[in-house]
Parts: sequence; structure tokens; C-alpha cells
Amino acid sequence: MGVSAVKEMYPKNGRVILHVDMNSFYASVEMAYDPTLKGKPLAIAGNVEERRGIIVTCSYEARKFGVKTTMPLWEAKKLCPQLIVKRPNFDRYRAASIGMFEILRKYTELVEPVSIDEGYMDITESFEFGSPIEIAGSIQKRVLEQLDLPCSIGIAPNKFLAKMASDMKKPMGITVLRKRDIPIVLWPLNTNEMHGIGKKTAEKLTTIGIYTIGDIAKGNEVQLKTLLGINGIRIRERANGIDQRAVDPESIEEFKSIGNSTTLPKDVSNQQELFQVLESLAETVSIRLKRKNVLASSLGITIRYKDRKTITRSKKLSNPLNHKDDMATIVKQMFLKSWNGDSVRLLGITGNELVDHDHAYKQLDLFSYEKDAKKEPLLKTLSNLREKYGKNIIENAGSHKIDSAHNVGTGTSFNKDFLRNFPEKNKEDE
DNA sequence: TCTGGGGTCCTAGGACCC
DNA sequence: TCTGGGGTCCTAGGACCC
Repeated sequence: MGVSAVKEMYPKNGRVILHVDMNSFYASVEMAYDPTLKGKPLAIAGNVEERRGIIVTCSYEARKFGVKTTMPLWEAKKLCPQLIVKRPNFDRYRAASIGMFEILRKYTELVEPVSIDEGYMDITESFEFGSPIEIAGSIQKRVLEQLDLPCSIGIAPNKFLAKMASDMKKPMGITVLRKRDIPIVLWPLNTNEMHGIGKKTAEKLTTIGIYTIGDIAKGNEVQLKTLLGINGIRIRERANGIDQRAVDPESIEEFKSIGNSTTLPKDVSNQQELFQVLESLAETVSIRLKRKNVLASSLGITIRYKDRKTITRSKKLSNPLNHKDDMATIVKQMFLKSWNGDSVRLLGITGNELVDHDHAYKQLDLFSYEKDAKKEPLLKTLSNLREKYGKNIIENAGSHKIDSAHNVGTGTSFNKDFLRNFPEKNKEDE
């Protein structure tokens, strides 16, 4: 199809968005790596040797037995005794993911990775590669031929519809979802099949007589807002096919928090043992913060007790930090303040409100110190500055929030960063 | 033998300020 | 003596997603 013909098919102001979603990604990568696994029920599970193991991903053959993601390993084995179980190998998945996104960027720079195995593309201007369906077909073929991996692709005028579309045919599907298809294709679906609606929200919606996406689309705005807040308005718009969010290639670089948590092999109530865990978590978080050249202005801890009751505590810091010892000292204090003495199942630490290390101090030097030093020569020493600004001197310096890839990404490569959603248990990676 | 680890976004109440 | 209204910051918890 010629460029002009393709252009005519799509209105001037309309966008063409693709959502590319890899099918049972980890399992498929293992099969590509070891083809003898193909056609067999395969599951990737964490903590295989321990009681906490859950299914992270499984092959379609395993799904036929009822094996599902997040299912405890023992339950999956009961359903499918011949299940082949492998531990995750994140280096392989990263490599495959990098290869996948490289292929997507052959068609446009407007590629937004959402996680290790899915991303959005804005191909509105990518006429030279053919029609949207031709582009999707070409992507799917290349990913299969070059990486031996299956994917499903949704084609739609916005992100939400593209995401819903990619979910409709698996594996290896290509689905077009136009605005005019919405009443027939989208509206009959149950609310919990909508991206952004989980179990709780679906339950809430039933209390006002809403069961399908169509019910949401036609629902009363005031009622939805009262029930779900701003999200009520949003899901109603989406259900009507409205979603203005742009495809943003840089969003993956904008870190808001960096954390590490661990479910302990057994429940622990010994304070020294728990302190050791906190120290090790602090070390991991410290390494990751430093790798991104950022400081945390706020620290959070998570404690999950034996009965799974979970509490979180967070503390704003007067001095942003990323050193493991400072972090460990603070989180231990926070832990002692909140811990009720019961057996602990999980501990976690998170660094929040990240600020760029260089920028934080540059701002202090240029805007606070030098300016004041010129105007008022007496304000030359830090103690004088402190007198003037109080303890806020560092807070002010560090208050610049990270807002673009430009000041976050220095020294880090894309292929490491976009995998942030996934556990990095293997220390050699650090 | 129950249920991981990485995140994002939103809400709500209290403190505090003007 | 009884009393505002707006705004921001901080904290805790919850819902959701991959």
C-alpha cells in the first residue's frame, strides 16, 4: 500500500498506537534458549527450593492444566505433576528484552517500554513502513525470526485501546480496535477485564449495579466519582475510548523510588537477625541509588508479619542520602519504633523522593552560597549559612525533583534501567 | 505446604501557615 | 466567646500492574 493511501485511511488528528506484549515471556525465552522445552508444560518460579515459591510465568502448555501466575509452586505441581520448573534467569530475559525493543525502534523512536516485556509505540508518522497492520505483522515476524519469541500486538487510536487489543488474541495475535468497534468488542466485557480495574474496584462497582465495561461507559459520572474518586472519571473516559496519554519514550527513566524487600525463608522474631536483614537490604538499595547517581530524600520500611498483616512507615530526611550505613542506621531506628515484637515474614526498604546527586549540590553552591556570599561577605561559612537557613539548607538544596531522563540517566544505560521492575536477586549484577 | 518482588498512583487525616 | 477558609507538607494505607 502506498504512503498516500495509508495516510488517507487515518484521520489527520488521529494517532496510531501499538501495544506490543510478549507472550509468557520468561517461559518463551527459556524455550528459545533450549528448544527441547518447546511444547512442554514449563513454569518459571522463584525460591524453588523453599516453601515460598510462586509461579512467575508459565507456558501455554502448563496453563492447560490450570497453572497460573502467582500460584504457589506446590499447588501448580499438584495440578500438573510433569511440570518442568526453572528458576528465573534475568540476564537472559534482559538480553531478549533489549533485542525486542531494538526491533521496535526500527519503526519509530516513539517507543515507550512499560516493563521488561511490553511497550507502546506511536506509529502515526511511520507511513514508510506500510499500513499499521503491515507494520504489526512485520514486527511480529521479526521478533519471531530473530529472537524465536512470540508476541501479541494491539492496534488502536490510543494507549488504553491498544493495551486492551493486545490482550484479545494470544499467543501471536494482531488485533485492531477502532473507536467504532468499542460497543461490540469492549462493552460486553466484565469490568475486571479492563486494564486498571482489579478485584476490589470491580466489587465496588457491583454495589452501584455496574458489571460490564459498557455499564461503566454509560455510568453516572457523579456516582462514579463518589465511589472511586478521580479514577471513576478516568475509567469512564477510557470505557468510552478516550485516552490522551502520549507515548513517552523517556518515562522509563524517571525513577520515583528504589526499593528492595525479601520474604524471609522462615518467620523471624530475633531482633539481631532482623537487623542483619535490614543491613543487607540497605546495601542493595544503596548500590542501586548510587548506580543511578541519586539520593533518597525519604526512606520507607515495610514489615509484614507472620499473619501477613503489613505495615509501612516512612520518614522524610533532612539530608538526602544513599550510603548504606546511614540508611541502615535510620531504618533500624524506624523498625524499632514500629515493630510490635511479633514474628516477621517480610522486610523491605525503599528510597523515595529521589534527587539527582550532582544537581542537589550544584544548586546549593550556585544559588544559595555564592549569591549570598557576594551580597553578604559574612555569610561565607557553612555555619553562617545554617544560621540563616536553619536545617533547611540541605532540604532546599535537594528539593529539585527528578523530572527528566536528562538528569537521571547519566552513566546508566537504558538496558539496565528499564528492567527496574524486576527482581535483581543475583548480586553479580550489582 | 498458601500466596514474590519490583514499582506507580491516589486518598485521607493531621499539622501548620496565612 | 466562638470562630473561616485556603493551601502545603507529611505520613499511612490501599489498589493496581507486571
